Amino acid sequence: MKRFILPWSFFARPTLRVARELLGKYLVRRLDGGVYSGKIIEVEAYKGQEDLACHASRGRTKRTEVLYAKPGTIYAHLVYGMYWCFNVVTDRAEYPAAVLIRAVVPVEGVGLMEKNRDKSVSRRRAAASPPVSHLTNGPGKLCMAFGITGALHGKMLGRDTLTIEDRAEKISRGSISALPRVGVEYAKHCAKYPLRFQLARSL
DNA sequence: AGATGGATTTTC
DNA sequence: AAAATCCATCTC
Repeated sequence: MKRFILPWSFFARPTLRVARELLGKYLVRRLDGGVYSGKIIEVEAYKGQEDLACHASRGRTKRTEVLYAKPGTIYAHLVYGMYWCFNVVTDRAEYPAAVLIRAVVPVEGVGLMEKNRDKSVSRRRAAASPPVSHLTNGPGKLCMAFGITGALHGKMLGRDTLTIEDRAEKISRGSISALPRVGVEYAKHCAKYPLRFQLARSL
């Protein structure tokens, strides 16, 4: 199969375009000698200080500094005190924008993902492992499964840690749905923008 | 439906 | 210093 790692320049383009084109690409994680991969099926775009749902809407702070970094930089943040969310910085340096990876379909390393999920905070008292279809179908879940934490925050995507690959799968325009983003009701009018993109019939 | 749990940000 | 908020997930 033909595959190549997305170059830095892929992310150095308008955020909405990057978001849409990330659908159908493969998130590839290398950790402790293991390889994990998954097909990206849902993303959200966060764009600029005027986007009230973007962390940078409150200005440039210690936490949001990374959003102003070079495209292709990893922005990892904690939500609800428990879960990591993985974003890739887009557009150009000094302009705060990123794409949040919300869901992938597990491909390689499923056994490792299950192990990582069982170790995670919220599963300490769990009775059973979730089915494969629920392993990485949320932003916090995929970070648990892929072992993505704040340790990657601020680093560039890289071959030996975390990359996104193009495996030459054709995604037709008609298979992409645009929906409002999740959990951003506080963002007033911005909450209605259809900045969440997902591959139809893949959830 | 209710509990979780910590960093960031805002308010006093 | 304290309170409010938050791009979610889990069990029941």
